[in-house]
Amino acid sequence: MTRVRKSGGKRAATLADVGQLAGVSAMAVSAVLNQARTSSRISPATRERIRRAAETLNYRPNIAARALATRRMQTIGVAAVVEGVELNDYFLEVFKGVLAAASARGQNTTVFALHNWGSDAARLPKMCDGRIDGVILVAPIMEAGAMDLPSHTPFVSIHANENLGGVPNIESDEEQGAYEMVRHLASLGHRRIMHLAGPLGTTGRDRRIHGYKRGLAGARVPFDRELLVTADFTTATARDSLRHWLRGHAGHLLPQAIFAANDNAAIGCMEVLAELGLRVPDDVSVAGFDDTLVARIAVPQLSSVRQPLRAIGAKAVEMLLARIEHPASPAATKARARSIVFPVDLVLRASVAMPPAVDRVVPTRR
Amino acid sequence: MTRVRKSGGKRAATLADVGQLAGVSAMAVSAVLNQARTSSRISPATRERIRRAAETLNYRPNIAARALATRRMQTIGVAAVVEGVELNDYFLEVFKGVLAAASARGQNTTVFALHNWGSDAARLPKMCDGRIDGVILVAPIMEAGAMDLPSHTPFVSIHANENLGGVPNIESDEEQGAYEMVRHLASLGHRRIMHLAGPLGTTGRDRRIHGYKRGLAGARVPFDRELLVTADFTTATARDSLRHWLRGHAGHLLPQAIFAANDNAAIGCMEVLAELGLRVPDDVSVAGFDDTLVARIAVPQLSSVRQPLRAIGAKAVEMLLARIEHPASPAATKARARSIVFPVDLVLRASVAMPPAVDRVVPTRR
DNA sequence: CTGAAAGCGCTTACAG
DNA sequence: CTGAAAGCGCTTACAG
Repeated sequence: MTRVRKSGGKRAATLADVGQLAGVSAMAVSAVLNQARTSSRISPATRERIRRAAETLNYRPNIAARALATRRMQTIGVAAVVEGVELNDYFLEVFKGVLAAASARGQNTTVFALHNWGSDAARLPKMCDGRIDGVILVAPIMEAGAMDLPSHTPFVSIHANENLGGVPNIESDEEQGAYEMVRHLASLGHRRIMHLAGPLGTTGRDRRIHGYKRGLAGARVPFDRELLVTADFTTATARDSLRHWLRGHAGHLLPQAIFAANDNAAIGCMEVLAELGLRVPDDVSVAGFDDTLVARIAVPQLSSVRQPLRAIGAKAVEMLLARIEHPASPAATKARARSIVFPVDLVLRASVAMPPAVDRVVPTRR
Repeated sequence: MTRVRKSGGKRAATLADVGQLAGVSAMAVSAVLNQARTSSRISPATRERIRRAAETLNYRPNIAARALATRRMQTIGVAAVVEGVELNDYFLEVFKGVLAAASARGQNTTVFALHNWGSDAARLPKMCDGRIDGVILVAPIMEAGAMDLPSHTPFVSIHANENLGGVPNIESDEEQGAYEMVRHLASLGHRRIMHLAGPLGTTGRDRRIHGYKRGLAGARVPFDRELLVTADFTTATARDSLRHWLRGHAGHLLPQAIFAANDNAAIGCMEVLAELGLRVPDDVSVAGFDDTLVARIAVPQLSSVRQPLRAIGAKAVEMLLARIEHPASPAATKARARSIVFPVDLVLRASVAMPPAVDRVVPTRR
């Protein structure tokens, strides 16, 4: 029943239009254009005629219609907090990995921008309404029980703050990264190594602290409580925290090195040191974490711990597609929800050097 | 004809399911849940019953089905080149503006990542297949005739390199920005102001050069050909171009200030100056363009020309939605395709100061 | 092996 | 004013 399109419509051509022009059914067009198994029964000549008709009419399949029939949108969602000015490069790197992998698999990517995980996570179920086939959670900070993710939508998380039941997580070996950076600093002769730690209640903080302590122990440097300072992952807070610490330690020995929770925090440290006329790395070495763009832009360039963010993003797509294409029972799903841990690398740049020959003292300033 | 769902399916509830539970037709459910005008005829009690049934079944409308019926996906596409490491912050800022505005209007945003405009622009028509209602082109570099954008899909461009027939463009007053920065430098006493210009064949380059020249003229500083150097919008090329220039001008007078095509290029300049032991701004002032994140991270912080990138992204969404919601004839569309120009601001930071009292000479180095 | 028919889940125009 | 029916454009199971 090849219906004729309503008049006046500048609307896109449909399968039926193509079929009409080629003198075959819409089904035959679908089979040929999708290279379905069934297309083999159609003669080469007819196939060519169909192709030409599609070309002539500039036919594009209507994805919404296809999605309704196949229950697949060929689209994955990425949920992330993109507002915080400072998370830019972390997110963008992961996102590029996602985009590249999704595109290679013919999948579209739509972004769900959250303001913060606490309140906006409740919006996630709304997004699982058939416009995406699965969702990647980027650095979610939420409790496993805080919300129930719709069971008909597959999820994968990256750097999740805690284990979300049934959601496989992809992360990197932050503990080892912190360990190696501290060992490196110690190998250069540093003994007073400050760690400007991430915010309380995050695994990112805990693991880096773990690695920091293990690194100190490995180098036979006693752990000094005074040198473990809590900040967070932003430049502003790092600046404040370090300023506050220095004010409270005027006249005391200055740390020889500062290992910050991430690159943004390290930048904050460099700014504070510059204010005091202290030079990096001559007076104090500074190291960061993540090896984001800012590490290369900083002057001097920042030593950091590289996480393979693009590869992590790409891996998330692979795992998500596997779950979309081979849905399993809830039990099996849970069993498969293993985490994947990527290795990290030390990236050494100019911000780290040997400690000064003469011990420095925290300058006194109003 | 309220059909009973196939057994075993853990699939999402449909309108029919909700209707069945509430004892009404699917249509009634649709009317109530969408707050259609027709819902007014349904009694408050029934409405409440429907709402409760939807809640119980955790009903979510299937967007693909709705899209098929309404011909609207409630989704806009953003096409951009995100691969170039250096364009990060420009894109991300625009993108944030798009996300926020789209979200506020209940629209989803999907990203089409292109490798480069030259070859990948051909993929654009494929994307206009019913999964998006319109497309925002971010910084497209292509010729108006190079490809015909599908006429049934509305487009809006941001910082388009040339006028794309029928596509309204949103940009900022780059010429004025360059002018003001040069006037500012001149007001501090700078006379030898180098401009490290963007790549040939881009309007971004031409406009900044225009503003640069107008600024010089306004300050009665004669234009010196030697001080107009072609680079591009990346740190690496800026570095190479400036190095090359300095090598060719050993022993000559050093520029007192360098106004770079953008922030990334300015960073490259600062790196080269640092290599030679020259200090910013004591020996040479440096200014950028865009006021991206790197401007605030640079040491010293970079003076720059701020473009309201978020506002530009948001405006693009507004204009696109207007076109989606009120489609016009091709002729009217073309007439409406006016460009919008946002004003820019000078952002003054530590990288610019008065020129040194004594003229500097380009150091000689192997 | 083939093609007409049913169905995906929604909305809207239209007959009662 | 109301509700049953048609239709959006595609795919797939199924009767010939």
